[in-house]
Amino acid sequence: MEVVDTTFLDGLLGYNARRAALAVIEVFLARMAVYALRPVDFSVLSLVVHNAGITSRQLCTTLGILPPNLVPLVGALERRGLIERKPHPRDGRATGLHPTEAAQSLMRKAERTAAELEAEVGGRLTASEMRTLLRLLRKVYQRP
Amino acid sequence: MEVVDTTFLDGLLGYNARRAALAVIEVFLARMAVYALRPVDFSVLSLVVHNAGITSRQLCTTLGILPPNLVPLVGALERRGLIERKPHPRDGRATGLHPTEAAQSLMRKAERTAAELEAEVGGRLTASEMRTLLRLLRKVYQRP
DNA sequence: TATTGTTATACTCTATAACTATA
DNA sequence: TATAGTTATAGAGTATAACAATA
Repeated sequence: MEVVDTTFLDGLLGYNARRAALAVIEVFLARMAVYALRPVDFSVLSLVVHNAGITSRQLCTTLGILPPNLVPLVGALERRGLIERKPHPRDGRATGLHPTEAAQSLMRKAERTAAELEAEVGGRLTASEMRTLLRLLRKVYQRP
Repeated sequence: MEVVDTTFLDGLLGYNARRAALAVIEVFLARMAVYALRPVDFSVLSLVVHNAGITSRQLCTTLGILPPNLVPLVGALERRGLIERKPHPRDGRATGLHPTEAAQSLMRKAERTAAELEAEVGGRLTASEMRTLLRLLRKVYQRP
């Protein structure tokens, strides 16, 4: 096939960040299939495990998910026996989300797999380059 | 609101790349609204302008779009008088996509705006950091 | 009056199967 | 037989409006 000139797009941060994200997510989907966890499930469950009692509102704010879209997501994780809802100790409107033992066991394995696949995808980057990349990406999306 | 521990997610390339891409795309959508160009329209039109006669197949391969999803996209740009279809000189199955004068005029402005908003979004990065970031992102998604 | 969680719903994006015309 | 382009359609992801319960 003839060569396509992508010079202009190659200089755009949005274009490259999206392509890189999709490349990583593609590998993520394949490697996490054994746990039946999509990226969004993994993110939610990781936050619940590391922040027992976190509320739906906190999950939405942290992950950029709209509240109506989180409802079926948490519902599915609850039906899988990975999340338990308990009344919030200080706010009667809110519900605290807690990881079950099964969730903690699952996420120990899933987080190890995530670390492995990251190393695999970033295999052509040195450890120093990876640290730099993560730092610069955060600088882009973390509004001061 | 109480602080949420995001330590684990913060170390993941996929998570950070996606957040950064979404942050840039958000600004892109706002600034490109005057041209009525979404990111995908911009990408397609940019490639057509810089590769007159490019085929749908080449666009799909380059941008990671599935052929059935490109059809209405190119159709809309054609109806807006930005793309013209001409028979491919050497392959009767294919169609060459060509930019109209209107498209070239529009993209001169749109590409200038894109460069501006990139500088705006990456405002907290030095020019050197931006070059490094783009290089490392390409290294992630360009399979050798 | 504002916020948490929820329902219903619409819209966009992405994916799959199958067809035609040409190579 | 394989490829370029297309149609129809299904599924996933994302968005807004409106409501009940509580602050």
